[in-house]
Amino acid sequence: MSHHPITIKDIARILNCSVSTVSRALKDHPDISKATKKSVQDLARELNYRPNEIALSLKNRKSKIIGIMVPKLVHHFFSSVIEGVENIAYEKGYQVMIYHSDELLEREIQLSQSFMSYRVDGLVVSMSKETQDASHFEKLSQLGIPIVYFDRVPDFSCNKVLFDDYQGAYDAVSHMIGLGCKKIIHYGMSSAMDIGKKRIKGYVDAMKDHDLYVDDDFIIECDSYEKALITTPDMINKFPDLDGIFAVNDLTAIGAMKQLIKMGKRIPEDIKVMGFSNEISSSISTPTLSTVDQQGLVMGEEAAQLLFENMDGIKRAQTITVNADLVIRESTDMEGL
Amino acid sequence: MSHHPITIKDIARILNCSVSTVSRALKDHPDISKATKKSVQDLARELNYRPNEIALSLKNRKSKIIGIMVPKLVHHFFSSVIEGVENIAYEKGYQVMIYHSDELLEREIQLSQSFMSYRVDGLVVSMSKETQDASHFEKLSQLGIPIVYFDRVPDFSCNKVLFDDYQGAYDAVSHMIGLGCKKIIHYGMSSAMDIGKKRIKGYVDAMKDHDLYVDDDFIIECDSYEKALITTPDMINKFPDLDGIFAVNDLTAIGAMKQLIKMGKRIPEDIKVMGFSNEISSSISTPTLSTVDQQGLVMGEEAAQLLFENMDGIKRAQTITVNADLVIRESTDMEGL
DNA sequence: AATACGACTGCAAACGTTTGCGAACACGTT
DNA sequence: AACGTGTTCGCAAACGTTTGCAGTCGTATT
Repeated sequence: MSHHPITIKDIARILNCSVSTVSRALKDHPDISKATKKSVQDLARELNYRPNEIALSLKNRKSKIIGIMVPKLVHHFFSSVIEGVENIAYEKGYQVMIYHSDELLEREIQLSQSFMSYRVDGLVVSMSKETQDASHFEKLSQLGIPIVYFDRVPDFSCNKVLFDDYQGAYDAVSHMIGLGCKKIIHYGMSSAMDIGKKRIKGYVDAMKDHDLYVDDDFIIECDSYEKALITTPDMINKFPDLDGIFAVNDLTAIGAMKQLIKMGKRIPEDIKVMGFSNEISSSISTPTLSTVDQQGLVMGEEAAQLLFENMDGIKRAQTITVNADLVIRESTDMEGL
Repeated sequence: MSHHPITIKDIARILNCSVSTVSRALKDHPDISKATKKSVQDLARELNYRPNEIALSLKNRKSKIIGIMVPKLVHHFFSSVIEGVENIAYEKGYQVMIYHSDELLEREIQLSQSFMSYRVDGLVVSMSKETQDASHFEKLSQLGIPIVYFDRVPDFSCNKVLFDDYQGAYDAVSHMIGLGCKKIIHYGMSSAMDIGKKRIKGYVDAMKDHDLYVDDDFIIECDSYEKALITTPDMINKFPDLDGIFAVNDLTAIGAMKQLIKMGKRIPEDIKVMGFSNEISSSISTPTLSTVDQQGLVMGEEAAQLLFENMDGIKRAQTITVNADLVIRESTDMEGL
């Protein structure tokens, strides 16, 4: 219980020299004699000296901390993005300060000020659902703190890392069509959401490009497990020739499958189903679900890379799009039959 | 682009007074005249002044940061614990620095030194699988940094927050027995794992307390979705009178259910199944899975509370046990039939 | 007129570190 | 003897903030 961590001053006092000598000896400065260096370095090791990063931050006016704010931690996608960011940060010797806004604008604002107080060197952000206006983040930006937004991004020009929702949806639907689907409906989000809109467009374009009929009726606002449980029986009745469902996320698709099976439909023989995201659940549902992998880890890594570039002075507003990857499982696998 | 965040010095310069006056004015010190206070506070607001937490940390020798280290972020349990910790920290005006060791001892050691460098005021830790020896954490402890371990804890006396695995298993099995099960087997982890051992004991005791026969054969080392897919058909054949499976985690239980259904067994009529953890997947499986809720959020909150108590000087080695809660769903629900 | 007091403000040190600058010294060279 | 050159080191300032202490007024009390 030497209660306080040891400092450069302690070493100087013990060795009866000045702090500047210790400081220079520790970083192998040529001005210091071999003998002094050795004694300092030995003692530092023995005492398990660690530089006080806080003092360094103050001196250097940079914290070597990057902040990351997500709406929720307990989302597979967000936590994988964080892991991606952290991996890159770890390589570069940066620390990561993680906040979750809990989807609350007010908390988001408060936390962004906390980031300012801690003088983070950069920020990776996905905005809360409530957030329309990113001015609390832009305040940091004006102070020279670079920001990279991902997933839920503001609409002005800035650094963004986005998933290619359009391509993902287009590919998924094309895959289903390639397996013989003629009538695919889409369970989507409210088209107010940007992401929802892109996935709808991917769905519609894929249908049209393959000369399949598509109607506004085919697009149903249904974006949760529970809603899918309710909606699906109606759809079966409404569309007797239905042979495919493309859902905006995995849980919705899984809810749909549950009802399809209950109603005696065979998957994938009668109806093929695809989800979106590749969450854990999609790999253990019955049947296992084909889906679009959202590559959170890659997005996190890309976001961190872009951020570090911006921290090195190159300021620009760049948009990186991460490509979609299909994961084919039982719900569209005609080979396993 | 006033490139640097504004400081107390800037305000002093503009108002042509000393920094100490500004400092005192901002915290409403009685020595300062009303007029001065007003001008300082007004200007601070106008300039959007935020105190530099780094300077404060250095001065106060406390960072107002608590560190949290988990093996993996992309685990529902761990991310909910983190949310719990963060909620409490947020209330108290503390920030949270989150690291994941990626289950690697070496990274864990490096990150623990980084915690030391940042002079975190306290630590919440769940150890990596590789970690046998917590001496790298204890080094911090000796420096006066309080630590609370949770879930994967060391075996010496220290602050711990544990889930009541025994009670959870006991309750789950008792619930199944109450529904009429006579022959329940357990899919468990290697009994090398502490958690696995406790759940096994809960299972065995529940069986014995209800006068049911239980044999070593009934306990199968099977703790993943994939293993359950392979193991389950064998078990059906080996135990024709099998009427219950209690699995050590949800995914294992879901794998088992998949095979049971494929083999024509009805759940819960013929065989009842329970999992452990209450992950998302358990609520969307077919059938939905009864399970033991692991209350990550509560554990995180308890851990943070305990940590803050220790940071307030009360040093002790306390163990908090969080109670298990059953979540009953279709896989054991006899009413819904 | 001398004293005391209250109200207000500034100085300076401290937290741990880095770094420009100058000091001290030992040489060798003219 | 004067000078130059290296080598090795320490002083002090700076990063932004808080705070004990001392200082400067003006006013009221003797």
